[in-house]
Amino acid sequence: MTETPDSVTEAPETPNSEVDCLCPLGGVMDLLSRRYAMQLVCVVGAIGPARYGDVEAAFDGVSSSTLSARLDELVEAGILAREQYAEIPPRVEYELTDTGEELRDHLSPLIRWAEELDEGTISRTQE
Amino acid sequence: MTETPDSVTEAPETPNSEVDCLCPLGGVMDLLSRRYAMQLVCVVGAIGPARYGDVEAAFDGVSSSTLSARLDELVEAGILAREQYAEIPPRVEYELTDTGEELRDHLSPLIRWAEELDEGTISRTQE
DNA sequence: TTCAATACTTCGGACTCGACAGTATAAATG
DNA sequence: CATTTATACTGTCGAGTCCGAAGTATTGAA
Repeated sequence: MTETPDSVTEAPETPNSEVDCLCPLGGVMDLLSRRYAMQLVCVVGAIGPARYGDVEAAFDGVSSSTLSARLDELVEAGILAREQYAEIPPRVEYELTDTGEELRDHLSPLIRWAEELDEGTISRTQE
Repeated sequence: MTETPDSVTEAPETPNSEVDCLCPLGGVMDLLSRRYAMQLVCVVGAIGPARYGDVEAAFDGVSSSTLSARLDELVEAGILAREQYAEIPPRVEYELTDTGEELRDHLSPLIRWAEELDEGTISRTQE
């Protein structure tokens, strides 16, 4: 299985009965566990309707192939909406769906916390 | 660069000045973007002091090499604490550090939201 | 005619992951 | 005494994923 989220229909069926509130293995969490996925939701949410080039520039260092793949997956999952305009040169805009907005609301506190933690961590080679 | 979080010292230096609250690319978010990382924080938090075997059983399908790597990274990042007892057979217990607890607090709403979303998504093969 | 602009693909190689077998130790079992 | 059992991993190899760079398509501008 190549994990392309064509259909998000992988019920984990409670892998173990000892723990109840562990995270689902298939589905949205798997999507979000891929590189730049969470950041992408943040960026698109922050920019508003964001063009592909804007997103690429915001990241500064992501390969276009990976970015493209991530974008597709997020659209497929119903988190991002893609609107393409019939112009030359082409124009495509991404923005959060309602579901995407919800996700961003849940993601924001995590992001802010991570930023603060990273700032405080100067060098941690020694324990 | 192989991204091993030996030292979390990759300052992104504000990749783009147009967006301010986008997510950091290096650091904790990168660690959490790896497979099972977020789930691992949840599981260890739920079980309490968790032995390696408990964690492995809770996931039901993770390879031991990957699980081991993730565990090491999380320990290295100061999110998990590892305690090893000099017994035979060996016993090792993992639990969340204070930082790890904070992370779990920020992760929980996301997880719950994801679970609900996955439940509602029956089949989405058609757009 | 060539260049510019945009939103991606395609490609080869590097990196990461999964499955499975193996390691070390000592107590319990036969 | 030899074998099994239990735990927490590590090693290996093939498959899957990600990266950087170059290429594609289109049409107006120079």
